[in-house]
This record gives sequence, C-alpha cells and structure tokens, in this order.
Amino acid sequence: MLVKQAKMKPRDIAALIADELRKIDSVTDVEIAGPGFINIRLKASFVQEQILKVLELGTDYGRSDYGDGEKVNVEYVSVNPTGPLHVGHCRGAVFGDALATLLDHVGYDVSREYYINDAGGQIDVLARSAYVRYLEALGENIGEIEGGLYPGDYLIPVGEALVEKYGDKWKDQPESEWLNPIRSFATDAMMDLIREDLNTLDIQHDVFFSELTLHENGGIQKGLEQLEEKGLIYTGVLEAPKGKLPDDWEERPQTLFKATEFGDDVDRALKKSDGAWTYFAADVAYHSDKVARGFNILIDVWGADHGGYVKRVQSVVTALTDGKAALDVRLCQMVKLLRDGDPVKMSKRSGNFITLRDVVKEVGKDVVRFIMLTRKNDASLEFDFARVTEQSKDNPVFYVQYGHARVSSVFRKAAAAYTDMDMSEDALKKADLNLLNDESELQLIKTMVNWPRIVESAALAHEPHRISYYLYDLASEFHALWNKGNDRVDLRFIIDNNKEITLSRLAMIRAFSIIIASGLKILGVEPRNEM
RNA sequence: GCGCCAGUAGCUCAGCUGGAUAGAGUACUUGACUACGAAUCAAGGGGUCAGGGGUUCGAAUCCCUUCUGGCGCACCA
Repeated sequence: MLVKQAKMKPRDIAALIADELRKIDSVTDVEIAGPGFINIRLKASFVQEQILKVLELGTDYGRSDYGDGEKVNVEYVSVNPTGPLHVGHCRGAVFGDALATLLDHVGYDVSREYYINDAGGQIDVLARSAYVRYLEALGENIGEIEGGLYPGDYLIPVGEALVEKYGDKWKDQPESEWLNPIRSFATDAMMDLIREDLNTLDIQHDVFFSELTLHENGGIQKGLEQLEEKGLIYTGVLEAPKGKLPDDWEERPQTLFKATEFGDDVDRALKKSDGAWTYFAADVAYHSDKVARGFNILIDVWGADHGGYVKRVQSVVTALTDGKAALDVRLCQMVKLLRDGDPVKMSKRSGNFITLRDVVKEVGKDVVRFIMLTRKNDASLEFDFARVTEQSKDNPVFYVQYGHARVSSVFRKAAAAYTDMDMSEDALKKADLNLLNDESELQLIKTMVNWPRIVESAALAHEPHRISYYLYDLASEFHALWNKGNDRVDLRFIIDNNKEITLSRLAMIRAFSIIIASGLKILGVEPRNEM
C-alpha cells in the first residue's frame, strides 16, 4: 500500500518499520519474509495478560465505542399484518435483531423498527376476511371461505372478539360502514399476533411505525414536498419495459420521482392510476421521517424478492439528504426447509404452511437464531430439522454450547478435587498466567484475543454471521486442547497436587467461556452450563 | 431485453475493506476413552476459486466480457 506513496521497494519499507517495532517492549522478534511481510513475535506474557483483561471486563470484553453514540436505524421484519409470521420470516427477523445488537455492542445508538404496511389493498382483504369470521361468530353458516380472502383459522378468534366488542352491529350493514373499523381492529389483532410470534424469538422492536398514519396525517405530502423543492418531481410518461409487456399496460402521464439522477434504472411512480399514493410514495415519507429523526445510518432488512426495490429507496435517501445519509439494504435469501434431507413441501393453501411459532416450538429459540446466522445473508440457507437438533459437531449450535458446558463441568470437578481452593472471580484474576505457556494454550489465547477485532469488523460490514463462524472456530480450538489432555495428562486443566497451575488454567477457560457467552449474547442465544 | 445477487473440494459453505502453501464441516480411509463429559480429538486423500482477458510487486477478492443458476422488472405490498 505504501509502495507507491513512498516510492520504495516493499522490503525496504518493511525494514524501516521492523526497526521501529523492535523498540517496543512486548516485541521479542521481528523478521521480514517474502515480498515484504513483517512477522512479529510477541512476548508470551503479553498474550497471557490478555486473559486478565477478559476476566476484568467480563462480557463487556469486545465492546467498544467505535460508533461513538451515532444513531443507527435498523428496520426489519416489517411483514404485512395479515396473518402470523411464517418460517420464511425467521431469517430476516433474526438477522436484523442480531445486527442491531452487534451495532449496539460497538457503541452505536440503535433503534429497532418495524414498518407496519397497514394501508394497502391487502389490509382490506384482511378486513373482509375478518368480517366473514365475524358473521361466523354470530352463528351464520359461512361455508367455504371465498377465494381471494385469507382462509386461515387464526382469524376465527378475531371474529369472536369483534362480536364481543360490537355485537351484531355490522351484521347487515354495507361494507362502507364496517370496513374501516373492522380493518383497524383486525390490524391491531394481527400486530398483537406478530409481536407474540417475535417474542418467541426474543425479538422486541423499539418502534412500530404505521404506514397508515403517513396517509392520514399528511406525512406523504410532507415527504414529497422536500423532493419537490429540489425539483425532483415531475409529470412524465414512462417507456414500456422491454421484453414481455404487462397485460394491462397503458402509456400515460404520471407523477414521477427522478430516481435516475441517483443511479436508479428508471424514474419511479408516486401515484397510482386511481389517484392514490403508491407504496413507494409512502416509503419516501417513511425514510424522510427516519432522517428527520436524526438517523444518518439507515439499514433495511428485506427478503431477496424485494431486490428490485433497493435502488429507488437508496435514491430517495440520497436525494433527501444530499448524500449525507446512507441506506444499506441487506437482502436475506430463502431458507430451504428440509427434514432428513428431504424438502418440506409448503403450499400457500390454508393450513399447509409452517409458521415461525411451529419452528421455534419444535427446535427451540436458540437453535433457530444460531442457524439463521450460519450463512451470510445473501446466500441461501438450508435448515434441516433433523440436523439442527442433532447433538454433534455437525450442528454448530451444539458444538459451541458444548464448549461452554464443558467449562462449567471443569469448574464443578475442580471444586470437588480441591475443596479448599478459592475459585472466585477475584482469585482467578490473581492466578499466575505465566504458567500458561504450552503452544496449544497460547494458540487458544491468541484466538480469544482476536475477539474485539471480530466484533468490530462484523459490525462494520453489517455481517453478524462472522460472529457465528468465530465462535465455532474458538470452540474448536478449545475442544482440541481438551483432547490433548487425553494423551498428555500434564495438559489437563485440573492437575493434582498443583494448585497454582490449576488455578491458571481455570482462569484461562473462564475467559474462554466469557467470550463464548458474550458472542452468543450478540446472537441472542443463551449459553448453557449443561447439555 | 435490462438490473441485482450468486458460481470456491463429491456435497453444504467460510475466506476479515488486494497478501505468504485457498480453509472448515460433511462424506470416505485410519487411529485415540483405567476421562477434567469420546456429544470430542488427531492424521490422510480430495481444488484450472465457472471460462477468458485486464489492472500490479501480488487477485478467490478490483475492472471488462462470456457461460450457468436465483430474484426482480409501470400503477400491487
């Protein structure tokens, strides 16, 4: 990197840097290798002392003030409130939540948001579906649920609740009378349902933002005014898309946003043919509102099927803030559900889709959360019910948890072996860390010391899956060290008749379990002391 | 037709904002329990990083291009 700047050969630059490095106290040796790599050997004591740091900071080890309290808005889930969450929603939910925690961990001021799409035609469908269940609750025979309505059983209690609240008030009334109140009632009921679903995964949003309120209190006009002032709104005619034409395509003038000025492919419509605002118009207003609330770092988590929508919203954010705020959209790919390697078939027809709650109930919150974070967000992910509950190294959740549990086990054994030994946190901090000088011990400690760097880079890249991979690697080194104790008795953690070294090793594995716990905490998974 | 994302071991995937001999798991082969939990560990084979150009001291990583797969493509949400 410096070669061009300094106009020197890489090896010469390396030599200069090496000279300086040699002066540092904890450095024992510096050598230059290959085309200009600098290998630095640190004193063992430098590595060993990091354990003390971990013990002192506990699960705060790895926290930083990197974000400097800057406000970050993470919007995730944001599912239409027309029914319970299904399994496909798990990934975005877990991803967004872990990312939010991760950013908080490095010092950002994070707000977790859910955008409620409670203004569109689908909500009218919900209202009509609920009305049918309302009639049913009043004793009418509704027969088969009409096609186009939501047939799910979850609306039955909503119908009953409507009767409880309104009696037969809406029974023979025209839709224009009951649509609004029932829509509002049903939406609230669905949001309650969704919140309960999210609670099973330990997900709680700070803000639930209703799209409807933007329509009702002039929020949309307000958002669009800002674009208007910048001269970014005009009336024009869009060219028909190339390739196959939509059946009902008509060329007509419409209100457009100049998205192309900000890198989008075409300008985007703000009004529908019936004069109503588009979904996009509301999204302009919503993102404008986020910016107005002081967020300059915006993150939206969407399903991959919304990929085509990314550029236009980014265009809006850039336009509204003159490029001062940035929107990162993280797209989550599909989750392929398997059972013993066979795909689980799901159809949209009633009763045949797996809900989020079903999955959590079957395999547990911790498993769902961890597995959802074992792939980067834009790669598809396989979720095999058989595999994720398996108790083997094939299952990363188990493997990491097992490492943590083994530490607890050692402490239980140690307490039995040395009934008179003080193994309190204070005592561990006083352990002689210089005794930890076996190569494999130092290796484990070095990996532990990487933790703060991992957290920071994962946060910076908005990639929580890096935490999962790190935890797996760390656990792996721990298991390896453990097994060395089988061959070499002197490497075991508990050594008979040697309190000093036992205490040192207890300190080391305590630090290990602290880091595991701290990583799991970011992912929203509980560490376990027994399996 | 256009745009976005992907293509790395037989399979599922990592690879940290360009660095040293590309790594795990799985599967296959072979070893390790009078134990601090073998629910684990150790060793081995397995690669034209989709193909082709380019940028430079140096590319799985950046640029161009071709091929293949997924998603999307006025007004729906």
